[in-house]
Amino acid sequence: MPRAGLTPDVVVAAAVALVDAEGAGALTLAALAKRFGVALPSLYKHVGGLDDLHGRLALVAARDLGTALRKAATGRSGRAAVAAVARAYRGYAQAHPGCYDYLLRPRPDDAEHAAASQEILDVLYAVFDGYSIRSGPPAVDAARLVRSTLHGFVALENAGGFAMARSVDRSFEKLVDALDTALSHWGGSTARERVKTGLETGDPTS
Amino acid sequence: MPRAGLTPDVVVAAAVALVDAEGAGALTLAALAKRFGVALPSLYKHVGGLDDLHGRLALVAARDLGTALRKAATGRSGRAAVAAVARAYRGYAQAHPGCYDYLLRPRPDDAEHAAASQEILDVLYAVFDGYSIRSGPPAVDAARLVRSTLHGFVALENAGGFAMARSVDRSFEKLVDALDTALSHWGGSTARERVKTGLETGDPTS
DNA sequence: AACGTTGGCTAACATACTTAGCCTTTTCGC
DNA sequence: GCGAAAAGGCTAAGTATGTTAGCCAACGTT
Repeated sequence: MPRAGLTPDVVVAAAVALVDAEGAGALTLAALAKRFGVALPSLYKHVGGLDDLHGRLALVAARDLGTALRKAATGRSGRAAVAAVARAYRGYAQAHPGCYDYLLRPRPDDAEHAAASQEILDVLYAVFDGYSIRSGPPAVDAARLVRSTLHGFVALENAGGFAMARSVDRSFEKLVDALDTALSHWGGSTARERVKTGLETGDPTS
Repeated sequence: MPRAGLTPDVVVAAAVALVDAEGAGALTLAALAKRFGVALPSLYKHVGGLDDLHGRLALVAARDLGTALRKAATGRSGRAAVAAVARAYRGYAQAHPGCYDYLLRPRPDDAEHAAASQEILDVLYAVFDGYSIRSGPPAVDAARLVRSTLHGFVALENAGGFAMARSVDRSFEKLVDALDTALSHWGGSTARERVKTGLETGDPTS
């Protein structure tokens, strides 16, 4: 019985390739074992099981996404930074749809995943600096907005949720515009004092 | 062997209760059968199998969410409408976290699910009317933004993605503000003429 | 009351994850 | 080199789940 040269990293890499090619639901230990030409239980010498593998994928996704965002934001600020980060985010989700699906399903109490998530947050905070949104609750709110918007878009896109006959790329560019607009108005009392009749959207004297 | 009084609707209702109580991953035919005190294969007299059941949950989620959004938008416009719809969206996702998870996983070519999704879109379009965003590409872009933002927020919230010590409710209110701001600026040349650093695409010929 | 439909059931099978335990290969200390 | 230990393959067996096939009782209709 010759050795197959498996390591945890090799197994995880194959899992990444599998989920990106066939979707997160296609990840089974049986399929992985077949790809390596080994018996299914042999995989347990390298990963702790299916849950462990899921957690490793979540970690890979968080790290790779963080790296991509960091690169995109390097040397840019303001709208250019937001646009670059947003496109990098979507680009990662498009290039690794299966992997991305595991991003939000880390192992419980996974410190490494938490660190990778923090890295993503740090990039966003750095970008907000260009909008004069410094740390504190406003920055947390802004980060939650940006993450929500980007995650929602790519989740809907990957799920086939954009069926209308309209360029998804253009819609995404509009979304980037909207994020820039929102962040530009972050500090100011944007829409708060315009609440009166419920009909009046007001005229935003930008 | 006395009859258990099962119907497709009863089975689906139990599935809804199960996933909302224990998460989408807890839905198994075995668990459902146990709840009814019947043997597992008996369920096949009422639903086509697990995939069929998933599709039915997706339909329930789309319909219930659409109804909730429609109610929320009734008699409101502008920011008040956006705020009400957003809170209703989040409220549904919080009240039915398991069911919500199936929203984006309809059966292939499910016309009923498509109709329910259209109902949701129609509510958004009606809201956009208050921002003078009429039908056409701008409305599609706006709908995609709002859906993305709301879906992303509740997905992150339900996944436990908001770990920072900051009120999630307040962040959500800020998100509503941001949506209102973005929609208020929708027609205007918001960030379009700021193309100069050479990093933007600067090609919004929508 | 008979009959057909409906809705239960058991049996059997397929797939997948996991654990236990064996055995060969490789590695490493001496 | 050599031998022990560790590592990495294997089979076997058990558990959980979904699915299909086919049987039989309960129910409704005539």
